[in-house]
Amino acid sequence: MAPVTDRRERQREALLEAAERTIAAKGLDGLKARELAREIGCAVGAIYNLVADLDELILRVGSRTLARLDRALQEAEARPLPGSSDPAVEQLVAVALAYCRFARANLPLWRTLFEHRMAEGSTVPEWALSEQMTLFRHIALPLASLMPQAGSADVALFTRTMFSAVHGVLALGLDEKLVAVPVAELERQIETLVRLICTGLLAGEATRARR
Amino acid sequence: MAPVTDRRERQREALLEAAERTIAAKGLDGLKARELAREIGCAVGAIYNLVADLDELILRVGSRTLARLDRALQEAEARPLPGSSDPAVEQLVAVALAYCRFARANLPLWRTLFEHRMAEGSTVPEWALSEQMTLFRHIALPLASLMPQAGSADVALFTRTMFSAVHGVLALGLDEKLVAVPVAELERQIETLVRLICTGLLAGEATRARR
DNA sequence: GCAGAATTATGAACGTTGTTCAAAGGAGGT
DNA sequence: ACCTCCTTTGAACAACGTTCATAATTCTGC
Repeated sequence: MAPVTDRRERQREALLEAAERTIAAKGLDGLKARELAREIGCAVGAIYNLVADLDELILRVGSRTLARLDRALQEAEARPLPGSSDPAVEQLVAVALAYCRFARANLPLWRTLFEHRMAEGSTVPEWALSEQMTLFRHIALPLASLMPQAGSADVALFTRTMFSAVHGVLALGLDEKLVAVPVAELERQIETLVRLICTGLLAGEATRARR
Repeated sequence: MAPVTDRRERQREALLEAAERTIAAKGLDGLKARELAREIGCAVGAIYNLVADLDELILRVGSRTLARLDRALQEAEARPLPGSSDPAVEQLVAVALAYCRFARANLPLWRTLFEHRMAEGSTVPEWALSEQMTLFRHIALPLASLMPQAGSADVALFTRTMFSAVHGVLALGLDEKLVAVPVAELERQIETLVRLICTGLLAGEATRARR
């Protein structure tokens, strides 16, 4: 086979892993072209043969993070807590808490998913969007059972809303921007939030049904 | 009085306004020391007599933005929609929608409030924290009436949660990161979210009261 | 095997950053 | 007028992502 292409692929992999390690250790701002080159043993310029620019590299790291997140959520979904109420509610709570734990355990990598802004003009690649949709199914499926009379478009919209709400609580809670919140309390708040929304949904259904 | 100190103050003000204009027009990344200097008519170095570094400048701009946001929320709070349900619920909805509209009308300045990370090591100044607390009262007051049997610490915690949830929906919705959402739909989603949480709170109260 | 073509690696160089600093300038007091 | 102190200046610095002429390497056709 072509040993050069092979080598390139192996170097690209090494670059990806070096980038992932660096971000995990020092955050997105700690990612420098020269340091990456030193780490994988090549000249700075060579990086731009493996990758168009650092943005592409960051996007690829994000893709890996998203894949790991997907596995974490899948596990949570498969192992629903023996809850007292609707199993769909318990599943949503389990997924939300799994998201919370993943974010905390992978803080800089997780932040990179959202902090990173595309360079002016260029757009988010299509595969990144499809990865998002994959993630959302962990929420959309149980949610649909809590919104029996809603159309699939409404479920999709509210899936996004629900994710964003939980994400917001997590993102601001893990910042030091606002006053710090202990992690245990953060998980409790997220669980409370999810349960409240579910209660609201069920009550709303009941209300509408009663009419 | 000392005309030199006066002049300094006037220049500092000019710097602030130039920075605000620039961020509003070109985003936080468009803020450059050299351009600011040109705009207020001084040498680059002079900026560092008016301000410790660009971080301080950004923080000061943020303070102004926060003050305007406070006024916007105050207006919304004072003019509660003639709602069909609990007036506290209507007030929360009104504040959330006002927040939504402010964010949209001041997009880059609003983003700056959250995008900006403090330089490693330095901490958020105390006055910035107290400004946050001021904002939260718009949520905490109506919320307290929906959580009659909760302690003030619980109300404070959930105030933060509620703000973060709405903020999350807005922040992710105004990004192009996830698939774009039309603004009208975004407002509807936020209103739905707030109402659902309120319904959940009231239903929970009822549940607990019934026990 | 090997010469010529094509591709890839190299690191100095470029253009931008934020920030600093020696030198020049100007205000206030005696 | 002079000295002192503070301010202003813009060249200089360090660090950054990215590029590019040049050198090294690999591939290709014989």
